[in-house]
Amino acid sequence: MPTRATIIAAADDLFYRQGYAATSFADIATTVGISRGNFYYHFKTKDEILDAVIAERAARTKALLAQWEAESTTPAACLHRFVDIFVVNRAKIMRHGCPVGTLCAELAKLDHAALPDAGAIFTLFRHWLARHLEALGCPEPDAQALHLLARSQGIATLASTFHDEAFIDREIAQLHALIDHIATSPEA
Amino acid sequence: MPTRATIIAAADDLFYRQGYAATSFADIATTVGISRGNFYYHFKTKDEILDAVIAERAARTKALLAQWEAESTTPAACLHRFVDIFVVNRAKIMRHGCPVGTLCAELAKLDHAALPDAGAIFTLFRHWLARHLEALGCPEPDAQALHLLARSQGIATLASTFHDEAFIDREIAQLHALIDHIATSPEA
DNA sequence: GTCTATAAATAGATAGAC
DNA sequence: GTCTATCTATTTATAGAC
Repeated sequence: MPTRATIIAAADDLFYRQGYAATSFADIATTVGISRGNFYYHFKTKDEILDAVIAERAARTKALLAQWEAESTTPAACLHRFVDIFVVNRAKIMRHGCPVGTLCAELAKLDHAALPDAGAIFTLFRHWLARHLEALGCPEPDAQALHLLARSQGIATLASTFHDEAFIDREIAQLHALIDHIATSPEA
Repeated sequence: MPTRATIIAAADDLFYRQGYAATSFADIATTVGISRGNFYYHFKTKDEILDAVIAERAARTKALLAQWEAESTTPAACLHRFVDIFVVNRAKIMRHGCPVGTLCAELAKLDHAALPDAGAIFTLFRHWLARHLEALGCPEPDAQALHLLARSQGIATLASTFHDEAFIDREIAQLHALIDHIATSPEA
């Protein structure tokens, strides 16, 4: 892997696990195994790395959503697949929260110029969810998409605070039931 | 106000608005209008201030919950009062998220020893909500309390990312409706 | 592209005068 | 209790050799 991509991958991981403010250039350089001097050849400022990390995450999200869609046979199956994030990434979410939600929360506090770009990753999920909700006949697909996103964020936040597996199981079951309900009687 | 209390108040506000990692001793000292040297007379480490801030927030939370309870005539009214946080603190939440949720999220990432103490503020809400849900005859008061907390956290996270007032209004209305539904048919 | 060396600024922390 | 002065480590950033 070229150095630039390695740096982005390391920064991506460290920003997720430690947060943006708490991660220094030295942290990243040490993780990658290069000198700080070399580091500055690739990225001049911390903001530049952040932009690259956000772009990388957005690209991965697009690919993931396309994959979910390709592997699902119905709109409802797509929505269930979204909820299954908590099954696949449970351990990470319990330790570090949602990568998108925690980054946006931090950037909002820092009044950081990159907040809209980070929020755009949420928007990818939002539009993807809304598209499948609309396919189900949901009368307010965008509002319902935001609702599902909010529910997921709430679960992630409490999961990383309390580490309560039973709570996560209950909430996931509720989200699956909600999706089933929408699929069955979408006009409700 | 004594200097110590002034420092705690300033740190409380800065931790909320900027985050813990992004706030330096110099930031706090400048805000209070004292020298860094004086600062260290009152607090030896950053962790000590954090502990004091968390203790202060916990005390304020207890007082707030007691006040809500004193001003409400029914358990349902108490629960509605909780949801009204979003009416009272809407502007702040849209800019900086929930003070409890964002602090816990950051401390979880930092693997910080104070995470349980910060989480205990969530627990104050949790037990308070569960008590009033139980009074309504809710069969799983603690699970329902966590559910309400999670819903609130999700709203706060998306609110600080998207700044979408209509979204907040919809979600608040849903929470009020949910509480009404529990109050009307608690066994459901 | 990568390194070492180094600079300048900031952060956390202490000592001692007043 | 508060200040100035000082110290050390870290962080961000640059210059120049290889």
